[in-house]
Amino acid sequence: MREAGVDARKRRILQAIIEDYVLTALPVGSRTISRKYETSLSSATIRNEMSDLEEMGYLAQPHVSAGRVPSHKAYRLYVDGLLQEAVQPDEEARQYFAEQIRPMEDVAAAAAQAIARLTRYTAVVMMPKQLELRVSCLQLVPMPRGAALLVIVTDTGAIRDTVIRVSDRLDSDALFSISRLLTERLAGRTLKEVQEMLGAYARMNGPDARVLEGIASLARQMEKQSAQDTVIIGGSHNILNYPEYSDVEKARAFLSALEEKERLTSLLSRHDAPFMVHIGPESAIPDMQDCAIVTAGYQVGKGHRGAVGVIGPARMPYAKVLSTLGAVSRVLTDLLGE
Amino acid sequence: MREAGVDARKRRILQAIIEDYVLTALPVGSRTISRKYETSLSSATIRNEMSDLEEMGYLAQPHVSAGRVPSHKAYRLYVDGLLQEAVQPDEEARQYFAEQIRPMEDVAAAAAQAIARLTRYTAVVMMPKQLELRVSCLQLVPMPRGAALLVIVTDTGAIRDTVIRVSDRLDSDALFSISRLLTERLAGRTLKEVQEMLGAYARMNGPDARVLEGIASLARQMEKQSAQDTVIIGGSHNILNYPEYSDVEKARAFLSALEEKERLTSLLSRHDAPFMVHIGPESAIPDMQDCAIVTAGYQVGKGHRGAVGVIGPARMPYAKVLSTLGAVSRVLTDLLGE
DNA sequence: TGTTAGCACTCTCGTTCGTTGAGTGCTAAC
DNA sequence: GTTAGCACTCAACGAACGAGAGTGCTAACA
Repeated sequence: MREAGVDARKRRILQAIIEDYVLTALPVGSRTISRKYETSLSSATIRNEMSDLEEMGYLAQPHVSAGRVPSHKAYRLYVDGLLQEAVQPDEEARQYFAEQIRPMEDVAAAAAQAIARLTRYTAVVMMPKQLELRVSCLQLVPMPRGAALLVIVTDTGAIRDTVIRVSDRLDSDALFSISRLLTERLAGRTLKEVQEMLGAYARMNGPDARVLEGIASLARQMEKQSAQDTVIIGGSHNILNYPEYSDVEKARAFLSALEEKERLTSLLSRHDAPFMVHIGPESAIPDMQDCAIVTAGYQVGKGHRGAVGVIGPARMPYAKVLSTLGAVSRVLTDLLGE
Repeated sequence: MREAGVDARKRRILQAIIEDYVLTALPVGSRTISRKYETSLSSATIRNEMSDLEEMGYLAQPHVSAGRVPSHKAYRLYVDGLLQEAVQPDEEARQYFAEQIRPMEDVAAAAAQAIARLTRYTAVVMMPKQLELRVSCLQLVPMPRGAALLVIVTDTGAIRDTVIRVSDRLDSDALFSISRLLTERLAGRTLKEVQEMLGAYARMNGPDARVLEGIASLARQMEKQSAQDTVIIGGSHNILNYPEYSDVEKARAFLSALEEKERLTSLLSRHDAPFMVHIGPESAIPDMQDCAIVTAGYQVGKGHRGAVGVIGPARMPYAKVLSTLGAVSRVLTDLLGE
């Protein structure tokens, strides 16, 4: 029993099977391959090869008189081949973003929408955590009826705001003075330090306790949000477009799994290559055992890596998806990288 | 042929059928009613009554040997009965909101989430348009690298911001002076007026044209957004919980219909009663012919009415849903009404 | 006159049982 | 090593059929 590896011809046949299956979602028979892809070989020859490929674990048969379906292992081989080549970024995708300055959250949400539209899959965008976020500016904007909008801007350009109550004796000049004072004292400090310092001030400073409390609370919230990778999801119900999920129960399980973002976050946080592809059980997410998760990394700030990706059935046009993601990740790196 | 109206007994039977059907989603037979609801009557009697009710258009039979299913007309009668009584706001729902001051958009989004969770239906929240929005304050907050955050606050407390580029010679004091100047000139003006005035300034004022342009653009965007009713949707895929949508095609059609918000907006904009219920074709939304849309109005500011609601199969526990919506609308009126 | 028991009738649903057709594996010839 | 031929397997489809749920109708009863 010689049992050689996957020679060039087997590889071609396997690729043909995958490509046909990606299009049709139907088991592929030997005749189909012999007529549409390898016209110089007879169906019997293809059958022999397919039999070998099945033994090696690249193909599976739903039942004995059906054609073959690629296994996760087959997709893995196929995708590894694709990743060797340079991924060509998709030009259409590049042009999807208006060239406007927007805060990071908006950009990420826009990217998720764009990816979902372009690929017709569920899109995920991971924004990396930013530890040691430092306050760059802090300002109170007057609002009607004894309220004020508190805005905190960090050195990375992240913005967060909240409405707080203030004494209605404070006019806009007074609010500005407070803002200036606070910015002087707090600029350059990390969010953690800000919280500590405010604790100290609060004891001395009676009347404006509400303001200080508001800042502390916003700083706390901001730190909490930025201290962990966050995931944005777009086009979640694109999954219904695929026959793999024509069973409502499966679709529901998938959508529920999407809502528990921790699993996705931890998967995307380990993103250390330009592209990553998790096929089937590799993602270790139950209810997504028949899915592939394809992601591309992007750069935000110095050394922080985010990721954009799609989730869909393992039967996926990987080349197309990789090129779309490549384009989007490049745009994101341009917009957020500086 | 006497053919009287719906007497009290028919009404009771109809109600029993509806309530049983709401629970089980299965056609209801005469024996079920006679045993579970009207134990003093035999199934034969019930049968006669059901036959009458069918003739009057309140019941339908999927096929001759199945039980009866309530028609839209039946739900209508039932709901009209409910609306006569005072709707008791659901206490659980009241406690769902943290008592935090938040901008209107956040409150609306939170309400949508809450409603979706509480009812397990798709939730909609309509925020009414606000014409003649007047600027109350306008402020530039310094950001790193020659950018600034422009914040516009209106008299109603709406907040919108955008990042703009500014000359990096402008420090925080300079930005504040500009802010004060702009606020002095623009406070009290409508968004439309602001746009016009800025057009005039822009011609005189060379270097800071970018700032003025940024304001004009934000004002334009803000006006556009606030000049139309906007709808927020929550829990869109709750629909998959219901056997009526166990067919993926139907579910997809429903979800697509949800994305076209114009129809929903125009439906919710005509909200002139505390509660409204659109059953089946009454909503005039194709792909929601078998749905009911239940809404409760809430008050925002002086005279502006918003609405919160749910969308789900016509087979719906209307009393429960109305009471939940009643509670949420009351909370919203408290938070936004002032 | 309203209510009820009895009964024949109808129609869905689930099961069984061939039939069909796609696709395979194996063998023998090229 | 390749290919034609052929027997074989099994899902999918449809027809036939019995079971069961629920009805409408009739006739008896209060």
